[in-house]
Amino acid sequence: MSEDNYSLSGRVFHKIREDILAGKYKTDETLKEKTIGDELGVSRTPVREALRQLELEGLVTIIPNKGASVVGISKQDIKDIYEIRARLEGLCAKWSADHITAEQITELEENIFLVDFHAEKKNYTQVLELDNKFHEILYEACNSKMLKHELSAFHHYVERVRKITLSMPDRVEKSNEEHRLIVDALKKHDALEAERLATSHMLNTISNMDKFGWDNLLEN
Amino acid sequence: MSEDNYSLSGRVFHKIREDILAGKYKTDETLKEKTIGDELGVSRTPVREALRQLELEGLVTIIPNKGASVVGISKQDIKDIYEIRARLEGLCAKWSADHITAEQITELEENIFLVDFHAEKKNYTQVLELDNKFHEILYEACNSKMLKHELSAFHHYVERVRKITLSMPDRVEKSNEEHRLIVDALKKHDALEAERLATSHMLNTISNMDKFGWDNLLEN
DNA sequence: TTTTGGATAATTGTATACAATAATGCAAGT
DNA sequence: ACTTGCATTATTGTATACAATTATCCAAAA
Repeated sequence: MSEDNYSLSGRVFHKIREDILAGKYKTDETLKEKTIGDELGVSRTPVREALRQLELEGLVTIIPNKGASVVGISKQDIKDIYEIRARLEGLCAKWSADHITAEQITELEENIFLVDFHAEKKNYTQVLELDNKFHEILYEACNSKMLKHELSAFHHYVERVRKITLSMPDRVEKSNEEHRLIVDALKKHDALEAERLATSHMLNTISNMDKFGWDNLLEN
Repeated sequence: MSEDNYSLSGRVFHKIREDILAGKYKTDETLKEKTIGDELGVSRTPVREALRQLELEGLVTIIPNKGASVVGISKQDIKDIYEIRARLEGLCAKWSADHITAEQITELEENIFLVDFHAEKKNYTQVLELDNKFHEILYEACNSKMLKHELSAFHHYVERVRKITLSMPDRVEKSNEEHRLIVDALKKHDALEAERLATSHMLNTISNMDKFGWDNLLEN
């Protein structure tokens, strides 16, 4: 499912996922097909399809003949995801160093410039979007369909976490500085350095969360 | 979707995935809902659900109003997957070193013993099943829902590759020896050594494929 | 021969009907 | 008051109907 898929069933899928990640449904809350369908003005069919896709993403558990319920995401789960991403973003940067094009480097540099611009204005919605874009350029640059697929999924999964971290004191500036160092390494095609920096970039996000608190994110 | 989910829609999902991975459908071949449904003796509904799940797994592409087609897996894709797995299996072994229970270690040791037994008899079906089991015990032992989820998905994805590598000359024996070393490290709770060994275990699989040829696996 | 238009068929998208299963509530018995 | 059993309701599972979209084919024109 590409992100710019605006079919009805695609919209339902994204909407329910968004609602889950936004905390609209509590952990273990059952998701009734008819209820959600009525809410979104569609029949059960697209809702069912969406719920089954969400199960595959791990956001929902389905027990046959009983229905779907929301899988909770704990603080430990998020830490684990960032540890996983640390390794995979590292791999991505390593491969990107060998495959990145001049155009992509230009895009990354423009991205860094724009983040500076919007961070100053505390326009965090824009910053989040640019952060998305930065990483997606890298996912493309690594030249691996499989790695891109995995990282994109994770990236989406933790969007809510990223929204919060990026609004924490100084984090946008630090993050953008880390981005700049990664791009410098990529320009020099220094694969190992790029990998090291990208890995740190992820681990720093967790350090930042540890420092400034998880309180506004989770109940558990 | 747990593996022991025997609901009809679950069965359809697993069946289509199996057929794709077994090469029943060629790359870019379109998968028609009605055709598959008739073949499996079900209506389009469960087939549609399955196809949408398979899209999320990356095995299928769906273009709205046009339908689903099989995504090809190239040699490079497989190499990439093993590079990704190398890092994640390494992480898994690292975490397992701290969390593994005595029972799990016993299970792993029994597994190694049984692989020796069945390898001698060239009973490769059994060996593949035991290899599945070995890794799944580790996925459980690492104590991370997220990592387990990811690794299980990949593991399934390359089942066909593993089936082939395990039937190559001496590979079962070498693989089992690598398993033994990993378990030894886990028994000593030596996280770094376990990580190093698990990573190598994956990379060795690729070396093995490079040495003995990809010819009987792929067309591209 | 090649191309184009449009009718026809095939296929997907969604809603709904019905069947199977699970949850709920309530009355009867202890 | 507290179970237990059964009828009722709610919910999911699957099939089917119909609408919307796309693919195919063939005749007519260039």
